Amino acid sequence: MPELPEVETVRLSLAPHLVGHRVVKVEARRISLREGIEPASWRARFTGTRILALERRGKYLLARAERAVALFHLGMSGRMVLRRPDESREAHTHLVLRMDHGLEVRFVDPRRFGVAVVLRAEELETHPGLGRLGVDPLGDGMHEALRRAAARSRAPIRSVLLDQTVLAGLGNIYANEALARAGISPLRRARAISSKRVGVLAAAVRRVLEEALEAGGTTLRDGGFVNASGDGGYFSVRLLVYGREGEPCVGCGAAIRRRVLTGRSVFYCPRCQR
DNA sequence: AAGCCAACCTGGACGC
DNA sequence: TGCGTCCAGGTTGGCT
Repeated sequence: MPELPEVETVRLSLAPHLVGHRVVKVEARRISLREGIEPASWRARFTGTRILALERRGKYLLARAERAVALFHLGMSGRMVLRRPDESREAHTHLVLRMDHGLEVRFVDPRRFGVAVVLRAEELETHPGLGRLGVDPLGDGMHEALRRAAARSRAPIRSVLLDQTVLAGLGNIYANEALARAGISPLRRARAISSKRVGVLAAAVRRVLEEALEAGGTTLRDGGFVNASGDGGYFSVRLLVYGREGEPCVGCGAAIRRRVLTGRSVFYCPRCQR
């Protein structure tokens, strides 16, 4: 579900209800996510604490509190929603934080690929995954990071875009969309692409992420992604290739093609993308 | 040693 | 209605 624009959308919609507020009650179910929820440590470290900041690193969300830090990853199907306590809890609600303003922040994740752990601040940098993230594609240095990684890699360029140790936050939708906007085939070997075209790709990555963020993210027909208020984003209407197999390319009319590359779909226009 | 692949889960869409 | 198949926004660990 969630790539950088979706996670950032969640962060922005959640922040006003978290930052500066106190957690008055923690309800946590012991359940194995990618990293299991430990109810006892959640209660001990988070009950009564005040949230100081809500940050994003790649696709991770990080809630800094007075004595601990909560680390979240939404995996494929994770949501964080804000609800009144009397509103019914949807299936697969694994964690509920009751805030001092009376609303609940609920972490819901049917497929359980997500992460919801409490750490001490000094444990953050050694956290596997979080500690190895590459540069933020919306920040400085992303052109250079992508150029370096592409020049080194014999893999298809799509694999480089998905490598979180290079750019932190791209996923399959926006990797495909950036390649479409740059006119580059997802199958092309990274180091066979000229430095100039990699620069075009870097610009396309940034543009597509910014536009998606402005649209509040991408919600596919299954309605999987929602922000903290439960609303979907509307970037799906601007997708050029993702999920459009067989439909005409917006640029040239040729049928969009789908192939499976390292286990995941790539969508591209065989005429516009080389 | 980089890069492929299966595995981790549940649910929705689709065909019969 | 139901049942089987395929597919999914991510990451990891094991293999070659």
